[in-house]
Amino acid sequence: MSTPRFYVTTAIAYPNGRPHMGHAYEAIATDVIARFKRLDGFDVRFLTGTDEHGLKIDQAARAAGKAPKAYVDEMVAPFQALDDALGISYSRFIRTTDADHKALVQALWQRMAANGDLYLGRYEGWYSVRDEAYYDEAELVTGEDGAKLSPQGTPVEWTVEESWFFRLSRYQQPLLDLYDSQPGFIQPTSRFNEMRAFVAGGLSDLSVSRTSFSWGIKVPGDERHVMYVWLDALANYLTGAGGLDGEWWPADLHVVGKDVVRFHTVYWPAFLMSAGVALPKAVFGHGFLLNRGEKMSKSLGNVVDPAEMATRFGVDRLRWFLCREVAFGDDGSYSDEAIVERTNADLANGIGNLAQRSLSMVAKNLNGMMPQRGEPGETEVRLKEAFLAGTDAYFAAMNGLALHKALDALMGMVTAANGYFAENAPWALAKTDTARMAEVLAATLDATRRIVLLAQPFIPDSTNRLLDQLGVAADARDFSALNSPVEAGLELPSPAGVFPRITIEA
RNA sequence: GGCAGCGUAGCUCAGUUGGUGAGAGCGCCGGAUUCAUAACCCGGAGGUCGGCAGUUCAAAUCUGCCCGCUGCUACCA
Repeated sequence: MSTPRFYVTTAIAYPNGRPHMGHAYEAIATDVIARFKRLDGFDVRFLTGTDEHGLKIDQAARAAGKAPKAYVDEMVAPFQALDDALGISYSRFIRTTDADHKALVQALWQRMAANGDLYLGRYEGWYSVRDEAYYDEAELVTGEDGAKLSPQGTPVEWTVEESWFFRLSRYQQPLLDLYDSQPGFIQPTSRFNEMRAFVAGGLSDLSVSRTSFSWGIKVPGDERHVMYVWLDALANYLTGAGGLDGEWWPADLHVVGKDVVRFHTVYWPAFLMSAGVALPKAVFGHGFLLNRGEKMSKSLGNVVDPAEMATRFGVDRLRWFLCREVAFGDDGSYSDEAIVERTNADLANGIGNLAQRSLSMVAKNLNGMMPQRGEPGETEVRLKEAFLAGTDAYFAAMNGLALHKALDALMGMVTAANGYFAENAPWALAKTDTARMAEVLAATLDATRRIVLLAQPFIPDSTNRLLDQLGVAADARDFSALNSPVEAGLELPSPAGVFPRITIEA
């Protein structure tokens, strides 16, 4: 039997500025999914990276007095560094300036052209020379003298530019059929409904090339044009899969921000249908993170650097908070206080304390030797039942991408384990019945082991250290080992707290 | 403007097809305890379930209207 595969991606980031919390959030959430799948026995490919072409980069590079490629080389570094700092277990960090990607996009274009879906036309719109950008009528503002101005207040003029078009209109019905036959294609449901309504409302053909700038991938056979950045960008998922007929395609899941759901669930499948390439199985649109309930913006001065946050709180605390406190798919809010409160409650008081209180008793009373479990009594049976239910809930939530619910289930198991411990009071048994004490400690340690195993996707570094302390062998840490307790008699290292409580400096 | 969704304890939220006295976690208060990271365990604290009206023997859960918020979409030109 071959190992099942799972190919998951984040959207690729546009590096015209510093990475922000949104990038960190998407990378972390997707990493959690990737790690979960690996632990669950899948062969996982995890793609993330940067989207480096387009007008904005071109302009920014010019403003910086640099060649576009030199400019993006500089700008991309912090994105990859952030991923590395956050423990993102990507298989490849793809850049749309990579050679194999350029070749793939051109091949994709040719397939779409061969299918008769690309034609030369004219793109008309309000164009600002100063911004080098087209604006929709609705975006324009009216100046004092009644003249039309761009949102930046620059003059615009009605401009006609030659452009290649994609026959998106041809794919309205196929897309509706896709949605109806595969409701899970767009998640969560609210996004599904929005996109279905959008497509049902009619689709116009899409301009997919530009002649007004050159920083992009050339249109095959018509080098005056560069391709529309979204066609270029979306195709990264194919490049990362190994090509048009790549071994990893189709993707099992694209994790993207809610603002780009349309590109991924309308344009992307239409492009693929046109090229005769299989479609991804699902697109999940996550929400945005708000700083104390407010949108992050430079003018509000509330933009935070995720790398700085990770340094200040610890990577695992940040990962835990984002997955636990924010319902995956909804917008979420964060603040220093909320992070401290949440992680102290769950990690320090919860998982960390559970491990520490049981391990320290083993160290002090049993010479650090893993005790033997006894015949299960009533409290052991209750503990086991709670863990079976909790584990089921955890897996159901994870497989449904309800990351926050999975952690809720996990914390329920922590509560059950702490309850079991308090109920049996091994510290009292130490004076009256050391054999029973050893059994209680053994049961608690195994409960802790299960909790920590399941917590691995979320807090990989901390759980590794905890599993070391719990005597769990390196090859007994995936989910197939859930029911394999540590052998009695094993000598455990002396315990050390993994999640010290933290306080906010006033 | 149209479509969709939301508004439940201080905070974040659960609440199947209407029916045990409205829930969980965190925070807070009290108790107990001392193995542990002033942690854990137990108990409590009472929120007009956005507002008004209606349907019903019975509504947080159905209907209408209103207020507030969000998303998608359209338009005013």
